[in-house]
Formats: sequence, structure tokens, C-alpha cells
Amino acid sequence: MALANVGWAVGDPSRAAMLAALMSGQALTAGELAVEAGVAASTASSHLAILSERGFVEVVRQGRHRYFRLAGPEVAAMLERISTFAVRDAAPSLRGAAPAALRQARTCYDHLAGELGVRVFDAMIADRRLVSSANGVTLSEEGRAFLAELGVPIGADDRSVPNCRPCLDFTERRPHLGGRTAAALLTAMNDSRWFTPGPVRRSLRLTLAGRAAFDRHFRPPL
Amino acid sequence: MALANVGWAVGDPSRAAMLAALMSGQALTAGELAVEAGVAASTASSHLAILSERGFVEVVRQGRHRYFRLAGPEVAAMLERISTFAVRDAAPSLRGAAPAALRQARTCYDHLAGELGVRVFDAMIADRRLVSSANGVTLSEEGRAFLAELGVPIGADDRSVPNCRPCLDFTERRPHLGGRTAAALLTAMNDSRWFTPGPVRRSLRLTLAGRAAFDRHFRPPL
DNA sequence: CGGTTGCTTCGCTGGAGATCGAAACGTGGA
DNA sequence: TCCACGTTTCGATCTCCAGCGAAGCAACCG
Repeated sequence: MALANVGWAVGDPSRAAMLAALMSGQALTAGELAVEAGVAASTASSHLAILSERGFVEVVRQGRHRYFRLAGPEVAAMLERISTFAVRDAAPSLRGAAPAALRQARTCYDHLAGELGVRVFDAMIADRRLVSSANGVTLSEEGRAFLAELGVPIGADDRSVPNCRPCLDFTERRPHLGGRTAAALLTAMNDSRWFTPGPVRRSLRLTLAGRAAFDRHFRPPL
Repeated sequence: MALANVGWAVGDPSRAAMLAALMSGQALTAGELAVEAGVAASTASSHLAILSERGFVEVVRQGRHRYFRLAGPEVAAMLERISTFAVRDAAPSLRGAAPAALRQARTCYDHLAGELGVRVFDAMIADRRLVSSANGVTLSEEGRAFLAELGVPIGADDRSVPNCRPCLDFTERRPHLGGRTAAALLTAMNDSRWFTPGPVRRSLRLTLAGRAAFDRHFRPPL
């Protein structure tokens, strides 16, 4: 029976934690997912085999890493449907405050996400500092110059840890900027005091200086 | 974690079987659900306690029976989403034809369901042959006369197997007519050759005579 | 009032599977 | 060529929980 199979697969706490982590749209390695779920690598491996067999996640080998990501938007949609179901009659306190803080700006592992994260992505695309390429996005010459101006170091474009890549934003449902350069960008932003820690773990609050800087450097398209 | 909780709840084969049975929209007793899942009554009881606690099903006591039904259309929608997920890459032949045939008219255990089932319900309400009552619907005097004219026997209104009751239609998401009288009505319809068996198990196909009769007796409201 | 029926509670058992560590494997870097 | 690291496989352990039957309630029927 379909219901039981799917339910069983996502019903294990460790597997659910892994899927939840992958809901961010990021591709994560087996090791990272093990940490995320709080289990040994061997345990994670068997769980990932199950999720992979059943079509919840797909895997791409890169060097000696194995990156996992959700198998498609239908999977994400279904998982979200399940998640939101349980929350439908939860304490309403959480629904308003915490997500609001997280919605505007937060960290997604090591880079900026939320409304402002998406804004960075959109603005850089609009200004042709970022251009779509075969598998994702790459920095243009203007983009490199722009980031250099902001004091963001740009490493070599490694295939396994790309410089820039789109990362699906969980709250905005649109890509924000991920990758090594995005991490460096967030570091630079923090060094320049654009953000202070927000009220919720992982949330960021824009300072006055940050607001001005955003208006100057990442004008919202349109 | 929400994902894990919901998944765990629906991930047990017995619980999944019960939920699947309830997806028809029918309210079923604990005993019937035990048979449906193929487990002992005691086992079913503990499963139903779990499903009830977590808000998947709601229960209404009637005499010494306990009728269970899905807690609401959101539950049905979520379960359907999960079920169809597993089928998403099955043979595409089934996706179009079978549901279409089932959508128009089919049997729901012993009575008529689908578009035409809902139409019967709506028309009888609109014509005041059926009136809402404390717990469900009951036949008015006009309703009894109407059914007698169609050759439908009407038994005494037993509390545990009611004469008429609303039964949530799975495809239409609105009630159609269930209960003992609805079963008798379907029998009468079949005797009068309003339907022939459809292409799919449980599906019904309207004959020319049936179409005319429906237009005469169950004029769609508005 | 018993008798019957539907359901739940209780205590126990068995088995599935989640978990870990150790060891094997495979890839990349030195 | 060898080592380091990420990952998988294997074997063993242990916990959780689905399952049942027996007994206890509760409602209806005579």
C-alpha cells in the first residue's frame, strides 16, 4: 500500500531530519546529513539508501563525496504538505513571530537566505553581475569587480564546491545565492556590521548601515 | 518533528489500511476497521486511539458503536497527496482513464457516488425531499413519496444503520447520499437499467434511459 | 435483571529495524 | 605509492511497538 510505504519511509526520525534538511534545496553530502540527523555515518548511509531506492532523493557523485538532494519538486511539495498538516493547530504564537524574523534574513548554513538573500540574487542577475550558465550561475567580470569592491575574496571555481550556485530558498521559493562566494559575502557583510543577530537562532536583523548598503548595492529589480 | 510524527502515524500498515478505508468518506465502526486492516479488535482499538489523538480521525458514538471518519477534508487531501505520490511514475495509462470513469458515477460500498451521487444529494435537498436534521439528514414526507414512486422500499429508521446519511464523496469533496435507503435507491436504479457497469471496477456508466431519468428526477440545482 | 455484542484496557511476547563500531572500499592528494 | 578521508558493508545489540488473548466496561435486547 502506497500510503504505508511512503509514511514508513518518512516516519523515521532520522530520515525525516535528513529530508527536512534537504528541503532547503541544498544538496548535502552523506556526512553532513548524518550530522544533521545526529546519527553515525553508517546509519545515515543505510537511511539514504532507503530514501534513494524509493525515489525521495537523488544522488550525484562528486569526487569522493556523494551529494544528495530531493528528487524533485513533487517530493518537496508532498513533504511540505505533510509538515504543515501537523502544524495546523499548533500554538499560534510560533506561526507569527519566529517565521517572520526568519523570513526577512537568516543564514542558510554559511550564506544569506530569506527575502534579502533572494534580493541579492535577483539584483546581481539584473545587473548582469551574475549570469546563468550550464549548471547554475557564474560570476561575470563585472560581478568579480563588484564583489572585490565590497571586500569579498573570490576563490578559484572548484567543481565540487562551486563559487556561486543557486540555492532554493525555503521561505521564498526562489533561488538565493549559495556557494563559496556567497559564504564569503556573508562574512564581509557581517564584518561591515550590516547585520546583528536576530531574535531567533539563525535569523539576522538588518542594521541601519546594512539597510543603506543594501539600497545602494542591491537595488531591488523593478 | 512534524514530518516524522505524521509519517510514523500513517506509516504503519494497519493504520494506513484503516485510513485508506476511511478515504471513501464513509464513517466506519471500530470493528469494521479492524476487519479492514486484518487485525484483532484490541489492536485496532489502540491504532484508532493513536489516529484519534493526533487528529487524523474523529469519532462519534452511536449506541454501542463508535463510528470513525476522517477528521476533515485537509486530512483526506493530505493522505491523497501521499498516496498519489507513490504512483506518480506508474504507468500513465491509469492516470487518465480510470479516474475519469470513476469520477462520474461509481459505487461507494452499496450506494451511488461520484458526480451523479452528489447530484442526487443536492437535488433532493433542493426539492426538500431531504432535510438536514440533528445528526445528518432525514427524509421528508415528500421524499418518502418521491422514493416510493421510484419503487424504492424505505425501511424503518434504525439508529445504528440510518435510513439516510451524508457520506463524504472522495472525488467531489462534497456529501452524497449514503445509508440504507441510498443502497435501496441504487438497487432500484440498476433494476431500471439506469446504469451499466463501467470500464473500471466499481465504475458505473449512465445509459440513455438513465440520463433521461436523471434529468427528470434529479434536476441539477441552478 | 442476565445474556449478547462492541469496544477498551492490560500484560505479555515476538520481531522488525534503528543503531553503533569495526573493517573494507574507493577516490584524491602528497 | 602510500596515506587520509568519505562512504559503505557487515555483524551484533537493543529498543520499540504491533500483535494477541483474556478480562473488564458499557450499551442494547430480551
